[in-house]
Amino acid sequence: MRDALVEAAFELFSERGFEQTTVDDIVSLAGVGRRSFFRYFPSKEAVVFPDHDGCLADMTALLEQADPTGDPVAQVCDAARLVLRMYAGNPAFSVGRYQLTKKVPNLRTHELSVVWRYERTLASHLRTRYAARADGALRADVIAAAVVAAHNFALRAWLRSGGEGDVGAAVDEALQLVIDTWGDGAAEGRAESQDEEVVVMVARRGTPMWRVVQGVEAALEP
Amino acid sequence: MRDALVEAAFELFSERGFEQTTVDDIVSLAGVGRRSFFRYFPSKEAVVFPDHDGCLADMTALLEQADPTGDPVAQVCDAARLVLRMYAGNPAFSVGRYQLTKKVPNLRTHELSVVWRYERTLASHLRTRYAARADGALRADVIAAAVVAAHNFALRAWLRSGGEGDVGAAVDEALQLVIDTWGDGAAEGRAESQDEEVVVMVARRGTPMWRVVQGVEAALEP
DNA sequence: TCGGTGATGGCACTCAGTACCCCCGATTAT
DNA sequence: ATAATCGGGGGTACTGAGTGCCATCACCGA
Repeated sequence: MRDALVEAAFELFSERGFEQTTVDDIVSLAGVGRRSFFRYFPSKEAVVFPDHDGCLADMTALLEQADPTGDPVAQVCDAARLVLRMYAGNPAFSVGRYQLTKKVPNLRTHELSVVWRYERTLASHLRTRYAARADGALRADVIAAAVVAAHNFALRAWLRSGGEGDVGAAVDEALQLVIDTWGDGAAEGRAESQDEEVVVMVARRGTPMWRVVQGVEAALEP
Repeated sequence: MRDALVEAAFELFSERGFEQTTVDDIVSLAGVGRRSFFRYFPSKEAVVFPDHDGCLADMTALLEQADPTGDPVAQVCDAARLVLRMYAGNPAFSVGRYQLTKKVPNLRTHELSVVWRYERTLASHLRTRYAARADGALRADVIAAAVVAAHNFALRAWLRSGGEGDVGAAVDEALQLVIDTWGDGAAEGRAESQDEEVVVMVARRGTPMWRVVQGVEAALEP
């Protein structure tokens, strides 16, 4: 029934546009009563994002059972990849929805509120994990925003391309920037353990990159 | 006339709530015709954010005349402080609006779209400034999101407190985290001696790993 | 067969937002 | 001075989203 409504809605939306389609049009095409539409979707916009409620629940569950000793940034990145998998699972549907949200302001706004819920979920997880830090809440909000931005950057590029190429790899690459910057692996905020302010790394030209990184890492985070 | 509508709206909103107030109530209290309300505000929600259009224009102007050689991260932080000044200029109004948006989902969503426009403006500026970088667009989006998140973190704390304390200092402190992480000043790491057999990489303790790697790469593989 | 329950359809209503037309006052051309 | 024009505001009627209420129907246990 939900599926029938979604299918009918997208058929009409792609044919004559979102605003030119009334709820009555949708329900008459789906063969159900108008009242039932609003039983399944709180608004006309919500029918465009039918699977995000479940995905948000999945994300919450994933973060709740996350390892309390692992890198929290990596964990929220994994949570973000959950959303990506949902998009990548239905490329045609995702691309069609992107075309729609791109030009209908109302849908763009609604998408923002959907994304906002994801972001708050990520931030909430980070806040508990960073509770010990003085600036924990701020870091949590900033990192959550960065993760969402990186995820959406790669996702949107893929959607713009019509669903071609490897989204997973693109998102991994984008998220890597955030992990490198904020994750446990990044050298930051550990100056108090040593009294030296400067680290000098000496390498012969031609040294393999991994060996250089190894040396720098060892020096920066003892 | 705009002001009269805004004043009447807030009087009714704070008295009986947003959803319990109709546009007819507002216009009859303001003593103007219903049609005129929609001449000044595109929707009932928009009357709650009457000054953001002008602020967005100010932000755009500020970024357009920004020094093309300055630190772009510092520039977008300055742009964000523009928004802060608007909030801090009317503490009572801002706090009242915060109380409203906190509990009315419709207003929260509308606020998201307002914030989104700011974020896209910042990102747009960063994109042009980072055009030379391979990951420029990604960095622009991530940094813009981080700036907005940091700004909103401090702003919301101040609004929650009822407008007590120094917002300016709180926002500066929050934005400093972003500047330290992404700004030019964070690029204290530099690699030298291109002609020698040996590369010396100097990094301040706390420098993000990716930035160190970037410097080393530039020196090792010219 | 009967009573209860949950899902659905139908009807009527409120209210946001819009299209269209009117009014009125000010400015300007004749 | 009078008429024409024009722009800001008012009024009316309409569409369509979203809601409350009740009738209906299928299903199910007793």
